[in-house]
Amino acid sequence: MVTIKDIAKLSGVSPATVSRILNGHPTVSPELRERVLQLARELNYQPNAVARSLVSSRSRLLGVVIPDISNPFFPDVVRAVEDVAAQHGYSVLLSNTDWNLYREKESLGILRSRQVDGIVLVPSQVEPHLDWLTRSSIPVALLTRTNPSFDSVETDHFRGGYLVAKHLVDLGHTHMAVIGDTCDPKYKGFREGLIDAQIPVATNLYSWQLSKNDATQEGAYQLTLQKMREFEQLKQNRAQAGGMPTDQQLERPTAIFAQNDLMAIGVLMALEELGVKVPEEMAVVGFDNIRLAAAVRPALTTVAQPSYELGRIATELLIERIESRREIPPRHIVLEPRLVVRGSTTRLRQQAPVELSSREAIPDHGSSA
Amino acid sequence: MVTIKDIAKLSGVSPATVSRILNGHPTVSPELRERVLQLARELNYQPNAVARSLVSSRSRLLGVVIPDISNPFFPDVVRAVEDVAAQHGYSVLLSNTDWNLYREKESLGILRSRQVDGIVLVPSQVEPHLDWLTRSSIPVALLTRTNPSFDSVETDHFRGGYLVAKHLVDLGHTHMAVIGDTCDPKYKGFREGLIDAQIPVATNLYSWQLSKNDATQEGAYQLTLQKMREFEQLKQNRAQAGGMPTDQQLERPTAIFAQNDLMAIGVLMALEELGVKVPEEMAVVGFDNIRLAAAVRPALTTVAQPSYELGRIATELLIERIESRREIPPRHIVLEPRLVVRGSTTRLRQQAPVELSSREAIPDHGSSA
DNA sequence: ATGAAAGCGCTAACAA
DNA sequence: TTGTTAGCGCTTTCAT
Repeated sequence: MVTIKDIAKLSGVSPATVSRILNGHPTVSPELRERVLQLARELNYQPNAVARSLVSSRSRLLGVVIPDISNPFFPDVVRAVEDVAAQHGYSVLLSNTDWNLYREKESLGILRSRQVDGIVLVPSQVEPHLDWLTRSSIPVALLTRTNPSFDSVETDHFRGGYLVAKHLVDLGHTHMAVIGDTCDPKYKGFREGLIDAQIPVATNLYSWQLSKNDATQEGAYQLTLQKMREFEQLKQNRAQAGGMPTDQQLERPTAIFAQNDLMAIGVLMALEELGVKVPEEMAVVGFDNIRLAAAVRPALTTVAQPSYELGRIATELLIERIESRREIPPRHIVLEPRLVVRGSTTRLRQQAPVELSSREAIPDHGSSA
Repeated sequence: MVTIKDIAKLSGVSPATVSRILNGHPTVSPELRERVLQLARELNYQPNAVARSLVSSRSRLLGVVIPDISNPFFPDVVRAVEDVAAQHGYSVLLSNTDWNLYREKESLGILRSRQVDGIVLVPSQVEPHLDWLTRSSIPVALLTRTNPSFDSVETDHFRGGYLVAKHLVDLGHTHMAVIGDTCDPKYKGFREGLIDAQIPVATNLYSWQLSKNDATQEGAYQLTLQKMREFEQLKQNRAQAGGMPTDQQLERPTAIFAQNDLMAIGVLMALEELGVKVPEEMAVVGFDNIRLAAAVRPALTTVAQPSYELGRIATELLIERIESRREIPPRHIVLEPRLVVRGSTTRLRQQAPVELSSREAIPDHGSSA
């Protein structure tokens, strides 16, 4: 390996001078500069970033910690991080956690030992390692989640959920199911939307819970199969009982809201298998607006998150913080979600929707993407 | 930052001893070991990987250079690289080149200056920076492309193309178009397959070339629109000329083979817009078998590449080379492609296929996915 | 304008 | 078994 010493020796100057020249220090004679630069080029010299990091205690390395790059939501995020990082002369260390808090902690530890200058973190759980992060004093930008102590960038999931609720209510739906984690703000927003529309959530909103590990396309597929069969069973039981009074609680939902597109696609597949027509018999809504959402048939109504934007902004905040000498108070950026109406939702036919006239506008012109 | 010195001072031993303890060196008294380890834990000490790299001249860093993580083929590859790397105690530096030779060179330079121990490279062009790579003496594993000087892992694209040709011929197709780069082995395999089936490629195989920059979903979409309109125009001209003799050369193809799934989806979209029915009027075949391929309607017949496997094997070869003290001659792994028959191809109806009987087997039981 | 020297945090000879 | 010393490649005072 060619080092600064080699160049120094061969050009008859001191290593210090070579260093100054390579770093564009102004106080060197032009002739020397030329000679040394020429030599460096000839020797195909490349500075050793490791040595540089050691002395400067700045690595120009950024860590990106995400749940899983195979999940179609993240490639765009990571791409944005890398783009912005590269623009500013940083390289990117990538780490997957599989939504596992232990692995997240481990990754953060490795990044710290590698002296990264900053970390873009998509926390795998609601409560990440805040104390640890704070103590480590590495600048951090949180993505899709927020916390008073750090910069954060997210879309307004609460509002996203609210938009979905409004959309479905406008289409005449009154009984709906949610698949995923009920602590998620998008669920809370959804609930709020129903309440605002006078839907009795206690009876008309089903929570089809899924453990963290099963929050996948496959998990949603299985869960939908199971739940739909339960309703089928119920119907038969009632028929056998000879037309017992219809229990409101047990009405089959006419719409399913899954917490991400991948899970919504699992729902779609289950319904297809069961012969339940989408959107006529069941509306399905996802979240994220990944590419797949537009490609599946019926195309998925969903809430768009600007994934590249999220990554870009987070990285910009992070680098600004790294390179600023002043203390910057944490900033919290919230991006607006956007409802993308496609073929997986339509006006409910079976029962006449209440107040049809006042709601007509949405489904017809609300389509985008 | 807590250093080895701090621990040494506080525990009253020398830095060397602390280092030995932290590295599990056997020649230390158990009592000391316990005391020092305890202290290190209390101080939340974490070794400085940069300093370590400098002295050991091993960074335990792997570079991954790919065209674009947003392209759905690569996340699985990268995921595999990261998984294997992590298993062996390596971290991963990610870099996107956008199929740009200049950026590829730049990325490789940065990785070298960062002293990565090895590089997994998906070359953006047919001819990558072989000389540069050889001179730099960094272990490299090539992905999806091969070269005598380096380890390489790829699926047999030639054979993949051949399989597609065979499949289409078996379905009775005689006029086909290829979208992409004619230098690609999968195109050559396709051609070979047609020749073996006695199809006169000079007249019956159209090459719809696309420049590197346009080799995208959008590019394929535009190209298909254009080409199909040309055929339409031709037909009208012939009609005007009063049923002139049918020129073999100008027969509209009944099948299109795109060089990857994204482009095939572009073709699908164009055909949908033009009202050309797939698969009845036009068969479409892609390559890669990304998730989207199964989700679009009609679902895409394609050639599956085991992307995770590719990444896994490449990384294993790479790490083996890094950690071996002996010289290892370059290894070249070729994985078998697998034809996945879905809804976008079907038996041609219009004209009776030649030798129907002998070909019947494939389309009926060849379905997989 | 240039050189000498010290040191970033760690490891590894060599001594003791 | 432990400590002393040197040095990885580079930058940065402090002299000159």
